[in-house]
Amino acid sequence: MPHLFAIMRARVLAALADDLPGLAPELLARVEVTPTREAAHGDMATNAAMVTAKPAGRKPQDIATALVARLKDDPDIAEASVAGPGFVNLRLVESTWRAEIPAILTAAESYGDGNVGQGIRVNVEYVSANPTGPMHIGHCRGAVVGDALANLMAKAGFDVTKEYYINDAGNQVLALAWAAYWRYLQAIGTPLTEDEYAQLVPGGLQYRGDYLVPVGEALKARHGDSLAAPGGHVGPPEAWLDIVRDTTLDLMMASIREDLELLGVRQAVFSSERALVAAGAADTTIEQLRAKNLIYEGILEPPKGKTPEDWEPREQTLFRATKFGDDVDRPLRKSDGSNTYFANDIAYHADKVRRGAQIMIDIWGADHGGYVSRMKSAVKALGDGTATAPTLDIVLCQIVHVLKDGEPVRMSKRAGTFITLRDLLDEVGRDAVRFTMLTRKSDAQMEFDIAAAVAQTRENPVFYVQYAHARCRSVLRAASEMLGPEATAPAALAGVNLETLSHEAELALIRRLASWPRVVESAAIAREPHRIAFFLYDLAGDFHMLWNRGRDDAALRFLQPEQRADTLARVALVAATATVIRSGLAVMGVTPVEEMR
RNA sequence: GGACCCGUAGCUCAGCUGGAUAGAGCGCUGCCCUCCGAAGGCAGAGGCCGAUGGUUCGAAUCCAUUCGGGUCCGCCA
Repeated sequence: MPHLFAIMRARVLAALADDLPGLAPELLARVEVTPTREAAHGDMATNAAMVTAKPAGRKPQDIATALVARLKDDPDIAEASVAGPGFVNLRLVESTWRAEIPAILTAAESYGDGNVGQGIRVNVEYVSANPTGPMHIGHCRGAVVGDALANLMAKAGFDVTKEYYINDAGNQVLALAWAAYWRYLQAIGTPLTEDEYAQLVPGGLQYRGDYLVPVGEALKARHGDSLAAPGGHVGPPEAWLDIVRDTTLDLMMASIREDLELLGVRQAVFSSERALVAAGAADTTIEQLRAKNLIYEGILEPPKGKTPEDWEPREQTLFRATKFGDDVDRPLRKSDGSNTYFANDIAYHADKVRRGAQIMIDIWGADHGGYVSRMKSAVKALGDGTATAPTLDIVLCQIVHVLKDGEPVRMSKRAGTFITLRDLLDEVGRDAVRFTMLTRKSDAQMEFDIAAAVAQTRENPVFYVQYAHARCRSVLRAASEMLGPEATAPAALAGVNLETLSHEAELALIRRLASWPRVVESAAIAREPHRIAFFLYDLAGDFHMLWNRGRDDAALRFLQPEQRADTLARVALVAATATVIRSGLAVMGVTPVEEMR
């Protein structure tokens, strides 16, 4: 069902068509009906007259006046007027606003579900941390933003798949296997020192973290000392490398999945890069692009201003990314003929398309910013150039600086001071982590102050929103005792007379509740889940204000023992508020609380 | 040298894809609990939206130039 703003927009368009038939659809698409910023301007405003004035060859005020004349007869519109340069301001009759309350109570948390998505298949890929260690704070923002965005898109009517791409191919996985083998040798009691072992490792020993100790133990438990040469020495890699690598990857991914679970993130699909490589997907994709004449052998210019020391011209297999808006053509095969990571990545996106994705959304860290245009051009190249071709959106999450006791927490794997996701969750809790990560738009850098995230004050939006919900629930519990559970069940409340809800603070709250579906819609289209957090904060503010009025004047409290009808109407409003808060928190993946402790 | 992101109140940030007099929290000033809904609320001060040009009915928002801060820059992943 279309929401109130969409309904009114349709009526504005109908009124407009009466006056000015045959306007171009592109023009009509620019007509919007939005909430007004100033209460003095009414409830909603439309720019219809201003965007159509020039093509229609008439003054905006004239068109607006004609619109007003037609809209005045609408039973839902109490007042329509021309304002400023040609706005049409609308004030709806109060009962139309109030009618949203039963709509909310009937729909429950599905209130706000929309259909702008039209069932389009969207693949949201996020986290995709390399399986070389536990998740750390650097992964956290992308995980939360991706998960909330996926929920948001689903709520807006898209058919969403949540996905994780496992980077389990390439050299870093071999380095991981060697590091795990080191822990294995320790587990079986090798006489080798760390330095002696490091000498034997191609590329040196990386990944020295403790988290591989259990992996070494697991390898010992499964294989005894059979993976090592006699005496606890390094055996020939052919004899152990595959086994150690596979076991280590499994255990690392299991650990990452536990971290994700703790964060409340559940992805439906885990795609393996190694599986794609084994299937020859990159080669297939390169041939596909070659058939479109987008592949050639060539030599790239060195980057200007910062030529690497060891730079020398080399012939590589290049993709004509510049044809699709990238700055330079990009290598798909190295000079030695092997495929680049980029080639695998194109193959991976082609695979998502093959599995049905119409819109792909990748959530990346800011350090991959330089990668955006080449990936987008690759996806364009894979498509047929039509409007229905699969698209790729990339949401970049800027860096998060973690503050503890006012001091920045330095992240350094080498120094062993990096905070794991688990540490953060232990300290702050899942709900506060998720909410706080969504209180900035993702392309702005953010400071995450651990103390602020757990503070129980208004400056902490997590607390403020949770507190509003807890207060709602507290009222509802008391109402249930006072009036009986039957009378205060949502279905019963949906049928009560709401005409006594006429105070400005009550109507303001109702208007806020009614704007929720529109927020879902616009945030989904903009791919900006942080808007949900800000909406909830504003909503909580409206509710706290109303609550506070009851504190100043007992006659304005929600529960009035002597006035059953008034009380039921107010309880219905409170129940609707709690419902919308839950609906919003569900998108964010945050648990609503029943009471503050 | 180039690409991308950010620049809005003293501080931390919103600003719904070009709309009306630019908003919130913190901090600051002044109010609101002998008891009942104060981990909260009300009111006030505080702005050249980094700068300069441009586009048009209209710009914090779009374009160009420029100044600060950040990320990144053949074959690593």
